[in-house]
Amino acid sequence: MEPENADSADKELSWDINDMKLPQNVKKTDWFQEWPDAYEKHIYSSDDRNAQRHLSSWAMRNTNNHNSRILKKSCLGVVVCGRDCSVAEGRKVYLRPAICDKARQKQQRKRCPNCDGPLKLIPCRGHGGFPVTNFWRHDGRFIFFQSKGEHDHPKPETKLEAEARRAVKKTHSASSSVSSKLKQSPDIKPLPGETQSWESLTWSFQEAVQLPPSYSGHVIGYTPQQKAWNDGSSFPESYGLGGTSELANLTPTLGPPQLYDKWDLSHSRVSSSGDLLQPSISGVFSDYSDLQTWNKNVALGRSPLNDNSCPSYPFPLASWPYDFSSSQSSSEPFHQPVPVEPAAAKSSYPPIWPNQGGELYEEKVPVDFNSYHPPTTCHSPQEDPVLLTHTSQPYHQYALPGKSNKWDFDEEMGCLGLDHCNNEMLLNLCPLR
DNA sequence: GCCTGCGGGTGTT
DNA sequence: AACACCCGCAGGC
Repeated sequence: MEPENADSADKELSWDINDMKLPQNVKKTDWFQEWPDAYEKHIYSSDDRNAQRHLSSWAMRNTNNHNSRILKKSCLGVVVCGRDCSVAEGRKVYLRPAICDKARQKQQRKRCPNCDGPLKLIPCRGHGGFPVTNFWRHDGRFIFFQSKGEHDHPKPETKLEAEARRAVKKTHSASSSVSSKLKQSPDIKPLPGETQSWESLTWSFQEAVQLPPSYSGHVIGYTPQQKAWNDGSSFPESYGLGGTSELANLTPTLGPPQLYDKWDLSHSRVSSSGDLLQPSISGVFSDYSDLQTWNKNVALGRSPLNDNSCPSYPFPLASWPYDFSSSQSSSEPFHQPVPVEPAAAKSSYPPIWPNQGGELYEEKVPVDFNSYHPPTTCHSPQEDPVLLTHTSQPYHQYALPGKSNKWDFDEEMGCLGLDHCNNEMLLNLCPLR
């Protein structure tokens, strides 16, 4: 799989998911995109298991479009702590909204694993005030994907992370039960925290992770169209590539491993119709692909030249040992321009919040982020125009949709890069034995 | 229990 | 007509 040249890429992008006939002369298919954002189109091989399953790391739920040929999904957003609590280093809680309506309602009744505060669903409003939608269509030997809208919220846990968290929680509950029965035995000593809740274990781990020396939060001022709410927890990394774990056995596989050897070369084109470029952006980036390229890199929190570096991570509750047999790849263009600080577009965008009626999103004004003051350790893109591109260290940054925006992010510090380097530490801390 | 896909149905624009 | 969204159902894990 090689990068497309521009001409063939353009040709293959000249389709819409609603077209009667979709191109069948596709020469190159895309690597599966874990975090499709913006107005992307991708053509996957019908053999791509992730595509077959219509997977996304965004929490997408099925939406009935009364068209059996085109599967439509809409984004559920992200579940955050209603108190906007932080753990060490300002990491935030970004849980994956349950897809099932009932499960989601149940989820919202639960408490923040960090501060026991209420959880709050931040709905996605990235598509004209409505959730971002993804469309899937199987046609011939290909699976066509099209996304509409740009996510205006942080990335939630991935599906596997959420599943792993449940599995761990379940396992821990069981082990706690067992350990309580066996606690008289001198041979079986619980690890520190083993008698605590699973959440506290997780947080203990999170807090135990040392930030890399170069860690710093970055405030990136630009519009939601340009936003990168958080890092890219791209599969091979966030799923524990390089780590080993018993926990991996608890997680389902997302796909075959055959693509992993290609991951760090990630040559998939990031395609876009480009026709929805906002005027406020156009003066900043020479074209949409530049913008998107930059977006992607920023979102991924890494340099395209060191894709195999540690990613940043949006406070995963379970950002560890995954079965990385998945073929997920956060494929990015290989040649990236050094991003230009798009601060000019920063304030031109209206506030996304308050919420306009998101499900179970009760507070009209979610969290007062206006009081946020960047930590002194955080330098702005103006200070560091290279942003994340010249470091292999995981860290995290956020966009500032606008000064008036309620998501005036303190989340910009909201992610600690948890990577496979830390997985073993987690494993050592994890009571699962 | 939850995810996923399907499809009937309703309300809005 | 297009779209968002609610709901229930069924299959699968």
